[in-house]
Amino acid sequence: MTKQVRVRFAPSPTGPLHIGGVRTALFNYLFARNHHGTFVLRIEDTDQNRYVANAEQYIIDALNWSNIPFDEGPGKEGGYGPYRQSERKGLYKKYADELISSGNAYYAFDTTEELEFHRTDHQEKGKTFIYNWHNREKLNNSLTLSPEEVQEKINKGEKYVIRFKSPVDEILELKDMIRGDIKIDTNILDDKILFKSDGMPTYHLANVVDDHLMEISHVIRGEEWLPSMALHFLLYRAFGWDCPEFAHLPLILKPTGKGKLSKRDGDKLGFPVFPLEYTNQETGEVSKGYREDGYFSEAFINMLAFLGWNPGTEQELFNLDELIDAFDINKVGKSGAKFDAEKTKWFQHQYFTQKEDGTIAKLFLPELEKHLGNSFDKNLDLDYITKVVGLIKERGTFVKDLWDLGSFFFMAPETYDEKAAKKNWKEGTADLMQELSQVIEDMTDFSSENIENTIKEWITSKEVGFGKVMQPLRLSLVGALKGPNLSDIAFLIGQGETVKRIRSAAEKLG
RNA sequence: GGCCCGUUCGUCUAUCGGCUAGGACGCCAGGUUUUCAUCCUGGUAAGAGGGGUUCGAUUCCCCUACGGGCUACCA
Repeated sequence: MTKQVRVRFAPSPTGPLHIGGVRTALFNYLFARNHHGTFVLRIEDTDQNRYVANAEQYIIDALNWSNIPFDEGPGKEGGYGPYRQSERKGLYKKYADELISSGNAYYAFDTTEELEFHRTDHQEKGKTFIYNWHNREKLNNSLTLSPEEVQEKINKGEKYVIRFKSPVDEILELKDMIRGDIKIDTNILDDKILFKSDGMPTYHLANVVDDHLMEISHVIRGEEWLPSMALHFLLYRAFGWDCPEFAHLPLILKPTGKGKLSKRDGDKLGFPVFPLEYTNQETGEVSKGYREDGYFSEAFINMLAFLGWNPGTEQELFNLDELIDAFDINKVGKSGAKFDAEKTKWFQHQYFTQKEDGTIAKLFLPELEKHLGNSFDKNLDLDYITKVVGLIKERGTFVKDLWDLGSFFFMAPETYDEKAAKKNWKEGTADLMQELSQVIEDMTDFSSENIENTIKEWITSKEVGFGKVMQPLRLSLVGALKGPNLSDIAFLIGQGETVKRIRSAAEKLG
C-alpha cells in the first residue's frame, strides 16, 4: 500500500442520510485517517428526478455533527473538483464516446416501451430478459445498424443511450478486501447503460470516471454495490486505468422483520434511523434524529463503528482517535448486522456518565430554564448545578433525564407520592418530623457527613426504626422514595430549605 | 426466477484445525445503596442441517436449507 490513500463517500442527495450511510462514511473516514490519507465527499446527483434540495446540506451537517468531516468536497476545493456530479456533467460524454470508439460501448435506440415489452414477454415464458451478448445483435442499436443509419438517427435527434458491451466467455477473478476472491462469469452480465438519453451519465460511468479522476485508491461502499463490481472493474479495464481496491461493507438490517434498514423505516421502529432530525420539505413530515433525541455524537459513532467491525479485543469504548488507531478494514465482518437500539442506549449511558459534571451542567441549563420558567434564576450558580449533576448523572442516560432525576434540587416538592406516603407516613410521623426539623435547625456544622451522623444519633436516641424516620424524611425533601443519598441532598439544598421542606410536609401530610 | 454474498448465545460479536466456544447488550438472581436508579457479582444462552478432508473440525471443501443484496435511461 505505497500509493497515497484517497477514499470517498459518495452519497446521492435524495433525502436524509440514514445511519447505514453514516457508517459507510465513518469507515471511509477511519480508513483514510488510519492511512494518513484523504477523505473526499462527492455528491452523486446524476438523477434529476430524485434530487432533493436540502439533502446535500443535511449530509454535510450530519458528517460534521458526527465529527467525521471531509477533507475535500463541495465548498472544500482540493484540486480535484468540482465535487458535485451535476457540475461535472460536461465531462462524462467524452469518456462514453471513447468507449464507443474503442469498441467497448455502443449506441442503443430501444425505447422504454420496447424494453418493457421484452421483459414482460420473457417473464411470461419463465425467462429473464437480459440485454447482453445473446440478444444485443437482435436489438435496435449501433451493433445491428450501419454507421450511416446510426448517424442519421442521431442527426434526426432520436433519443439514444450508450451501453457497455460486456465481454463474452470470460471468468473474472475479482478481489474484495472484506470478502476475498470473487469469481464472475461475464456471460451473465448485462450491457448496462452508461449514458442516459437525458444527457446525464448513469451512476456506473460517473462513478468510475470520477473515482479515476479524483485518484481514489480504495472504494469502500455498501454491499448493495457488490453486484456492480464486475462492471466497474471492466470499465477501468476498458479505459486502461488502474483499478482501485474494493471493500463492500455488510448491510445494517432491521432489528425485526426482513430486509435492510431503510430510510422509510423512519421512527416507526421506535428509534431514530437518522443522525439529525429531518423535515421533509414536501410533506412536512419530521423524522427523529439521534442528536435531537439527546445522544452524544461520540456514543453514536462508537455504536456505529461496532456494527460490523470490532478490534478483536474486549475493549468496547473507543473515542474517535482510538477508533482511527484501531481500525482495520480486514476486521470488518461479512454478514449483515441487525440494528440494536438498546445497545445504542448503553453506549450513550457510558459516555454520559463519563462526561465531566461541569460540561453536563451547561447542557442542563436550557432544560432547567424550560422547567422552571420564570422562577429559573439565570444567575443560579453553575457550581451548584455541577454538584447536582455529580450526584445524579450516573442514574441517567440523557441530559433530558436529569430533570426527572433531580428536580427537587431546584424546587420543593409540590406533591408527595401517594402510595409511598400512605405506606410510610403514619400516625405520629408528623410530630417526629417536626422534632427532627428542630434538630436540624439547631445544627452548627451543616456538612453532609455531619448531617448523616446527627440524624443517625438522633434516631438511635429516640429508639425508633431507621425506616420510620428516613422514609418520611426522603418524602419530605424529594416528594418520592427516590434519589441519591439523603444527607447529600440536604447539604446541597441547604439547612434552611431542608427545615422548611420537613415542616411543610409535616403540615401537608398531617 | 437468475446471479452474487452471507450463516457462532434472542442481538452485536471473538475464535485465523486442537476450547470448559470468550466478551458485550438484553434478560434472570444475589449483593451494595436503610429509597429508587446506578454499580458489583453470578447465572441464562450459540458455531443451520447433511456429507466429505483430517489423528482431530465452529474453523477447509461440497450439497441442502435459511437470510441478505442485486436484477431500472435509481443511486
